Amino acid sequence: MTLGAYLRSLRQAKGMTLRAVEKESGVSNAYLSQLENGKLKNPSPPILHKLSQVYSASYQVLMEKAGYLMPSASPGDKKAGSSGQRKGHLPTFAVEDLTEEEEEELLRYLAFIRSRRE
Amino acid sequence: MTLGAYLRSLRQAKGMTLRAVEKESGVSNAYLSQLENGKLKNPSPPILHKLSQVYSASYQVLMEKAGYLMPSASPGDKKAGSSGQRKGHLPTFAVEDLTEEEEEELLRYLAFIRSRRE
DNA sequence: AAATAATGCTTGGTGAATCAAGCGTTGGTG
DNA sequence: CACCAACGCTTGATTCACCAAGCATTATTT
Repeated sequence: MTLGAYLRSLRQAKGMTLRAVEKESGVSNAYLSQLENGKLKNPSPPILHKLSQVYSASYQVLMEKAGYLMPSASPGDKKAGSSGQRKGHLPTFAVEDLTEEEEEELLRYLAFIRSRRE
Repeated sequence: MTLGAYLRSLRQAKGMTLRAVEKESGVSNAYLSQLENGKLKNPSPPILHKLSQVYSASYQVLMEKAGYLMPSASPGDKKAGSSGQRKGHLPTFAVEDLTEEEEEELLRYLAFIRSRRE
């Protein structure tokens, strides 16, 4: 998944408009649009930081998706098993403002998509 | 210690000249000079990465000195909650073996359930 | 001592990141 | 239907990271 697509998902998950994000982050809606559409690929770390705050997302993950950091072998590092596909991928799911209700729903949905996988 | 001063220390510790670093890193000696003298303060992460390799230094530390990363802060940080009843809920979605594909799908689903909720 | 080379530095140019302003479209409201 | 606001997007303009070329000074050579 590209950085732009990821940013768009985050914004839509928050139900925010480009101009709303502009107002809260200080990043122009013009630039946000170009970013989300992949017309620009290298936002500066300060921009990513502002967006991570507005989206309640992980700055580290945004930095990784922008290609500025390696997929983070952080302190909680565990030896990657031989199991294959699943990547360690941080404490996971970079959205940090989930309600309990939402988390439960997501868990159920995750179970669903995993069960549907053969 | 400023980033420029730090870079100069690293180079001198290696006993290298600006042009030697240019040759090994691909970063122009002109730019290196400006960096070390503090005439420029925001080198891009890719530049810092190249320099960290030539100097056998830590990329993370360079990123910190450039102000792009908090001094080794792991995701246990405090954060000011925005509005609404979303609680910090720190561990957030403690499933640690998500594939990238799964995370994307969950994000899309989260956007969906949040948009359905008015 | 003249010539050559090496070092750190300055300067103009280029391209990309970022923004202010405006466009066309869509949706609501009287 | 007409109007108005809000949406996403495009388009110049500006700013700044980064480089190529050259300058000034200091070794190093012959």
